[in-house]
Amino acid sequence: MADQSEKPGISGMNTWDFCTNAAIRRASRRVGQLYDDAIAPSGLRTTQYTLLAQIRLLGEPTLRQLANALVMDLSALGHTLKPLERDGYVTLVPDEKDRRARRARLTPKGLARLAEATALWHKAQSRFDAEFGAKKSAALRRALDLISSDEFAEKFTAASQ
Amino acid sequence: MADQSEKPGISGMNTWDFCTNAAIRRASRRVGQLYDDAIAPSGLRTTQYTLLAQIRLLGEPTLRQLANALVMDLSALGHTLKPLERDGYVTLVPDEKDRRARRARLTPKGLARLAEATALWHKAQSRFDAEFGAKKSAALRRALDLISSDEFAEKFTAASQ
DNA sequence: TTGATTTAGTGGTATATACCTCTAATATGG
DNA sequence: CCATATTAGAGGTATATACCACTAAATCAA
Repeated sequence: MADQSEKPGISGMNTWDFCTNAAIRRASRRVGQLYDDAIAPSGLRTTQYTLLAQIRLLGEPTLRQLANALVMDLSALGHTLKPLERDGYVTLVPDEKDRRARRARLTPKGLARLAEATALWHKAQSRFDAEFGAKKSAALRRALDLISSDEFAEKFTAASQ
Repeated sequence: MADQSEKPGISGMNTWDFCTNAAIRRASRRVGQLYDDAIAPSGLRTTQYTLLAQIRLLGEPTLRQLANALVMDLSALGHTLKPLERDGYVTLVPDEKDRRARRARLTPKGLARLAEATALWHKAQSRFDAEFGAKKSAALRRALDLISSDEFAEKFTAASQ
């Protein structure tokens, strides 16, 4: 017996559900797992995939630029890049003008991996849009982008005085 | 000089902006930092605060129930609980019926911390709602909860066959 | 009852991510 | 030009989180 019908989940109001931060983190874990499963065959995780895609989008960004685009702490980015360097997907090249700065460059191997993973990513994104609704999905991304913006953070912080 | 007007952020389409997973993670980092700053005086991080609040909501849940409610891997939960046990906010007590299971119980110290942090959290949440819009904020949480649900994951996974 | 299967948790390992401190290099104000 | 302040990263440490392999306990099936 045993009333193991208790499959909590989000439904039955068993979830601390008033905190936007908590809601985003929960969703982040869930969606991370779904997308990770989808692109696993490429040998990349979604975090790494996102990182490579962002580097390609920016060209050959400095670590600072990359960290800003990803809303990530600079030193966290440095640590996250380590496995990708080790595996030969990314190399860090010194900037011509500013000898402090280093730029992230995709290797041919990295580009190949990225292309491979992109096909898998696309399927995952399509499935997400199909389940959640393509319009709602786009609107959700816009809302999240607003929240992620520097302007939002500035206003939020200013209000705390 | 130097065209350091390049303050990437989310605005200028410098961001890889087509992936819902990536958007959620970016927002998670940003909002995590904003809320963490807000509740830092309590000595807790938002992840820990959420964990304590979730335990209180469920009463004295098994680790499995807690992991389900948080959409978190069971072993990840175990690791995350370690600092909270060490600091005396949570104790793990054996279940009466099922000798495999352990239940998370808040200590008086843990409850006190939680109360302290809740006041700070509330301010952060109010600020968020004020900036983003209370209605939009509630709608966002509902959307994220849907995405986090087991039903959504099942449908997503089923579609991958 | 007993053997096979499922379930709860633990511990190991690896990545993700933050903060703090420190160094080197650039920018800035006299 | 120099002294000061700012900025780019690196490295250390701690938490967050996932997956895997393993043990012990409970469930299920014959």
